[in-house]
Amino acid sequence: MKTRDRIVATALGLFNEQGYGAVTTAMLAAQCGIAEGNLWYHFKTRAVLLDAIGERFASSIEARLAMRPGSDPLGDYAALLEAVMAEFRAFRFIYRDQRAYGDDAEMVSNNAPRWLEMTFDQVEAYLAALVDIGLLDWPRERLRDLAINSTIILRYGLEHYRELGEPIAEGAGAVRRTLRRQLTLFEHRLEPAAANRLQAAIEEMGEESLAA
Amino acid sequence: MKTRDRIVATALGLFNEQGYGAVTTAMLAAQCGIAEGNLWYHFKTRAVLLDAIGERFASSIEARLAMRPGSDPLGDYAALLEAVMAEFRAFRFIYRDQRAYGDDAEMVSNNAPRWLEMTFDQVEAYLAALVDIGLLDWPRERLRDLAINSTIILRYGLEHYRELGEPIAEGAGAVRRTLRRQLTLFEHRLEPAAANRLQAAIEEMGEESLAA
DNA sequence: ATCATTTTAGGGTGATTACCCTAATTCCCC
DNA sequence: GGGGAATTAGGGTAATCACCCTAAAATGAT
Repeated sequence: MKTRDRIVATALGLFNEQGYGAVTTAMLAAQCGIAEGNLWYHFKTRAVLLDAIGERFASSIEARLAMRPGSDPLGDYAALLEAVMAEFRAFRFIYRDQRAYGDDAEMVSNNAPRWLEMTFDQVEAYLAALVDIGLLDWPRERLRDLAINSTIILRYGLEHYRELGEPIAEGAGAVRRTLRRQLTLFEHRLEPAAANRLQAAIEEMGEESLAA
Repeated sequence: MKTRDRIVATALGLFNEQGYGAVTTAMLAAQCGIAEGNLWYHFKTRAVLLDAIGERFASSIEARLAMRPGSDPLGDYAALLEAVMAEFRAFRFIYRDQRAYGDDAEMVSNNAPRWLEMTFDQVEAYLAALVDIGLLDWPRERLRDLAINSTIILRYGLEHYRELGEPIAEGAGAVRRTLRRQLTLFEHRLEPAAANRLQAAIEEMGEESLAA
């Protein structure tokens, strides 16, 4: 892996774990195992590094937003959940620490509201597909609210569990708990076998893809 | 108002608006209209100031947790919503900026998980009261999940609207939007007149109590 | 081997910030 | 008026941090 990419990945990890404002450039260089001067060779300022992270984030979101429900709405919904949670987790400091980095990631702040709305659209489309094949019993005019509430639960699940004093480090299962929590919104209106299958899908999601 | 209390209230406001880490003692003194030395006269360190805020927070929570549903479950639920949101809003930096203040408010971190669990209990009890008098059609074994999901929506509503790019300043209506969002979880299972009454209650909540 | 790029080591700067210190002044209460 | 508490003004310290600078060394590609 090229040093520049390693810096970006390491910064992302540290910003997520420690909070953007708490990570010093000295700390970042040490974690990368490089001299601090080398960090400055690759990135002129912190803001430039943040831009690089923002670009990865944007790519991740755009790819995820391009997902569409296909011939297996249930499996597809599980796949969407997996992608959404992986992204929310991988880039959590971007949402959480917006005050700390202020205007330094303009591309992100300019697009975040739009991306969020599109996420509601996407989740709604997937839920609608479940309704259409009769696996979910939910009034069509209430799907938007369900999509929004689902997204909120997914978006804030990790923080919720942190506030509950539960471990959210990698491997601790916080992402799985979040996915299950989200399911409680409507599992009682899912066809029973479908509910079981979604639950099984959550259990089977790869540790690696979720950093659960 | 005594200067000490004024400092605490002003700090709370600034920490909420700007983020804990972004507020300098110079800024705080200026906003209070006092010399910085006077700030240090009243509080030896930032941590001591944070403790004072934490004590107010604890008092607010304990008082709110003491609320119980009475003879008007619907009106009581509205009152609970009002109290919960007022508190979540008034002390939002305490939840949000936990990483920034770290161990400096131990009393809060030691109790926050417990308070949150008790909040779930409380919301559940209020919802159960609605079920008991037939205003809410919800299976008893699913009330806990509804209480938790409701609390999550209330807890993160302001942040959600900020991420959506919607105004959350005082008077912008973000708290009302959060209350309404929460209602979408179960309003379709409320007796219609009850749903209308809850909605009306949200519209009538005092601007002052909600800093909506 | 040569050349360009990357990395190191080590010293540095300027800005920022929490908090200190001191003496004088003002305020408040009896 | 007296005494104690609160407030001011102004100067200061030490620590921290993003980023700079420079020359030498190391690496990678041809």
